[in-house]
Amino acid sequence: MPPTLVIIAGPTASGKTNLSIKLAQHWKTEIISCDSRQMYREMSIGTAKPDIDQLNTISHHLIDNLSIHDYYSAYRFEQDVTGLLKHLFNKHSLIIMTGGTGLYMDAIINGIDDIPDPDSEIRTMLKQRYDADGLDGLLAELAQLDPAFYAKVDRNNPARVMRGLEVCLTTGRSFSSFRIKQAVNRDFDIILIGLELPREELYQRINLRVDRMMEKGLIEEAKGLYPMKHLNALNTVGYRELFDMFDGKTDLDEAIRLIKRNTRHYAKRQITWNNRYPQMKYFNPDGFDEIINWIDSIVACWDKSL
RNA sequence: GGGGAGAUACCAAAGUGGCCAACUGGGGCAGACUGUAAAUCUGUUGGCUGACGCCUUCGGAGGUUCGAAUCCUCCUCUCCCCA
Repeated sequence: MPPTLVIIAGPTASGKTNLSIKLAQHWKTEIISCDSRQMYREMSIGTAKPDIDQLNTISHHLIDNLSIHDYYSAYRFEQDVTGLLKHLFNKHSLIIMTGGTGLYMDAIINGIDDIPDPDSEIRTMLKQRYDADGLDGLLAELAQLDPAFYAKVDRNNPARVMRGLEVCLTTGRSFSSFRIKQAVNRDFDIILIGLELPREELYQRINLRVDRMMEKGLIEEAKGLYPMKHLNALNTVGYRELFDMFDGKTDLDEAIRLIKRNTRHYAKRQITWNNRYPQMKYFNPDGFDEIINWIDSIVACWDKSL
C-alpha cells in the first residue's frame, strides 16, 4: 500500500472532528489538522478544537502550535505538513488530515508556489496607506509594478491588491513572476472525502454549536483576548462579534445572532471552495462504514496496480 | 361605543399618477479566491427566457384615467388612543 493521505473536508460543524477520530481509531493512525484557527493556542472554545479527551485518544498535529502573535501562511502550512508527513509515514501508511481551511488544504493537494515572505514593514505600510487613502493609489501602483496581475485581480478586493503589492515591493519582482502554478509531485496518494449535510440540518448544527460555545464560556475567553483584538488571528467569527459587544456596538442577543449568521456564511464559502475538487467523494458524516469501504476499495485498487 | 393610524415581495421598510417588478436593510441563494483565508471580495433574490421580451404582483372587489402600489367608493383585517 502506498502512503496515503485521507483528507476529510466539509463545512464547519459538519462533524469532521468526530468522524476523523473514529477513522483514526479504526486505522490506528494520527490526525493532522488543517484549520487555520485551531493552530492558535490562545483560542479554544470559539474554534471548536477537539477536547482534551479526544486529543488524548488520538495524536493530533498542528493544533496549538502557534501563538496569535505569530506570522503564518499557506506556504508555511504546506512546508509543515510535508515535513510532518515524511516522519509520520514511517509509522503509518495512512494519515488523516481534517479541517476546514480550503486554501491550506489546497496547498497540500495542488501545491503552492514558493514566494518569499513579505516584509512586515511593507505590509504594515500598505495597510496604513489603504486605511488613509483608499484603494486607488494602490491600484495605480500595482498597474505599474505588475500589469499582468493588475489585469486579472479583483480590483474591488483590497486584500488581493495589497497582497500583490507587498510581494512586488518586498522582492523587487512582479507578483505574477512567482505565481507559476508549479506542479507538485507528492510521494503519497491523496483521497478526498467531503462531508455533506442538508443545508437546513447544517444550519441547525451551527446554531446549536454556537449556543454550546456560549455555555462553555466563549465570552470569558474573548474577554481575555480583547486587548489583542487588532491581531489578524482574532479577526475570527465568534470573537470579533463579541469584541463589538464589548465596545458597546451591539448587545448580547445581536452578537449571538451575528456569530450564527457569520458561521453560516463561512460554511457556505467552504462548500463553494470544495466544489473545485471534482475528485472529492461526498458522504454523510454518519456514514462511517461507507467511508471505510470506499477508502479500502480505492487502496485495494492501487495495490493491485502496483 | 367614539377617534386616529395602517395593510407593499421571505421579513422589515421606502415609494404617493407614468422614470416601478418596485429604493434600502435584514435573511436567503450563487460565485471568486496562491500566502495572517473562520480572512477578503462579487453577483443575485416574483414567474418564464440564453437574450430581446413576455406574463402575474403592492390586503379584497369595483371605479376614475391614455396610464394606478400611488386618486375615488365599498369591504376585510391589524394597531393605537379615549370610553
